[in-house]
Amino acid sequence: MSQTEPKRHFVSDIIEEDIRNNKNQGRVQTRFPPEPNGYLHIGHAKSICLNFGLAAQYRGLCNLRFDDTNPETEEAAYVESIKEDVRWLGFDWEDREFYASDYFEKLYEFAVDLIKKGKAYVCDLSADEVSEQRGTLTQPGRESPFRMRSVEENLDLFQRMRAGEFPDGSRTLRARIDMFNPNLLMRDPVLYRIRRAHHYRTADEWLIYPTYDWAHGQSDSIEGITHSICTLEFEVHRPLYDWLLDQLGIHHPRQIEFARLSVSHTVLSKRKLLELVKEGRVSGWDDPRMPTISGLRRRGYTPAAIRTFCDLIGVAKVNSIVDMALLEDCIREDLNKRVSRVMGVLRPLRVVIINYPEDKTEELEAVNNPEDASMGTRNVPFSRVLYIEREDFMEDPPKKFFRLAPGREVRLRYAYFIKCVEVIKDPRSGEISELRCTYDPATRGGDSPDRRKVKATLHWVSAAQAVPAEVRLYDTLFTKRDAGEVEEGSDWKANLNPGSLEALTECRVEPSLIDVHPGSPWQFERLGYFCVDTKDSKSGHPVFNRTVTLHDPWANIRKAGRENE
RNA sequence: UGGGGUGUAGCCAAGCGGUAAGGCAACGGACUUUGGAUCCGUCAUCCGGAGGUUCGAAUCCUCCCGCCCCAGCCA
Repeated sequence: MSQTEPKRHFVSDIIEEDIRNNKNQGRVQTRFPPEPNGYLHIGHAKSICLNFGLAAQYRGLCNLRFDDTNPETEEAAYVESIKEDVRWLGFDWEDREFYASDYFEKLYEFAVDLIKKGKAYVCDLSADEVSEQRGTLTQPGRESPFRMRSVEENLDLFQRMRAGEFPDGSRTLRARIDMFNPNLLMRDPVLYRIRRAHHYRTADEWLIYPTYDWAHGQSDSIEGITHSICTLEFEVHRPLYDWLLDQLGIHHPRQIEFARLSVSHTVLSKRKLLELVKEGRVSGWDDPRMPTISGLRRRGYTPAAIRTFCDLIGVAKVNSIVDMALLEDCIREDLNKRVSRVMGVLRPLRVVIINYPEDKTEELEAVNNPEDASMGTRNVPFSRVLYIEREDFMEDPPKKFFRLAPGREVRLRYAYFIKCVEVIKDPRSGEISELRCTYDPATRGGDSPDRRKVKATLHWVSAAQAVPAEVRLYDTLFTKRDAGEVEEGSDWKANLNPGSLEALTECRVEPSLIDVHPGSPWQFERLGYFCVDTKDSKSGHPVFNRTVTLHDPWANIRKAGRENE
């Protein structure tokens, strides 16, 4: 859990004001109301942290309620994934697991009450007709010819809608509000539709289903929610929810709207994420590139890092795009303190230490975590033939390249100083195939007794003992900061990053990693944080997902083209 | 265009009439057996714009401009 004080923002201000005025006897109850039609993503995490966080902060309660009023898109499997993700994030709804579908009977009774009060009517218009008669932004709507039906007729028709006497889509129950209202949502909105669809929970019990606008506010009311926190797009619905609650004369939660989260270089829309999954653009909802909770988990993100992120981004009413860099900073900070360092070479370059005995192998002591001495040390084998990172050698280095080059001396982490004396190339391709180096036996462990300095320390593995591994490197899913910003006429997927996944299969990691636990986090020195893949990793052949890189000034220098300054 | 919101640094975001918090990013520097971590420093004379009220305005008033949401029997 984040150690910082709960952040203050306009929502907490409102709640505190209500407590001060003894509204709801000072009680605070919120809810997280997902629709089980997809997996949760980082945007939902913001809402979860907000709702559960506020409840905890004001000694209240937070319910988990599934808003399952649309049988056509919802599935039990999604319910399970949502529960798993909320739990994993560290929140507990105890016995308050609710479903709007459990309220269908009650909602039906409310509708009957509304009809009896003359505030709702059965309308025989088709969907197209309703749409056409609603008017436009600037023109008022027209009243339905069925608007003035008697209470008795409405009651009879509504009961028969439920009984299945009418075909799908032939009739609706509508609120009788005001077809001239400048707010389109107040122009006699549909409350019930006839839909012969199988619901994952109520099965075929119902033929009519409440719309979200009808179900949501009343569900909150039934649960005694005091503060109904939702995203900005529902602000224009608030007058409708208020109207409905007032007509019914039931408990009236206070709705507060905040800006939904957007993160740079990705999309946070269940519809779009579903499309990526269905089209095979990613391997699934839990693809490590996905901004879903399950994707982030598989990528190596921790609940604590996600919670910290949600705390840092704040809560406001302006739509904004938070930089992915903030999320990355949160996971780095969390992992830095508690993850073991190891060495792994992603793109191996063979190095032969020509003055090191052919048959010798020694064990060198390496620190597991310089941030935490209690994590101890381990031994890594060293021998005549090693692998270093291809990127750590340049034949003709620019001014700011500190690593290995011909004639130059560097340190191998926890091992020896080595100096490059010869570059061997493949005669055919011209590619560097091997480096010949000498080592200084006096620098064992990496110290130089004569205090001479080297400008770089490289990670390495001993060729004979190294474990082959696969490492998956990820880049952002989209190339543009605002992933949704596409040219007129082109698909929203136009900005998909074709290079978002790079699988390296020739990697070599130190022998201590031969049998790592799926899901376990590691820092590969100088490279980043990696997480053992939970699906594809096997004992003897580990698969690592790069969670995030380490801060890399050299990469910045290259990106800015300043390597010779 | 009618209605509802909202504009503070490259990105988030405090601020609620008394003279612009904090984080991320970036850039310097110290330290360093990770170009990591850590530390120290720089980064808005100015708050979408123009007027006005006031001793005093990002905060109040007026007008203007930009952006977001609403015309599903989706949520």
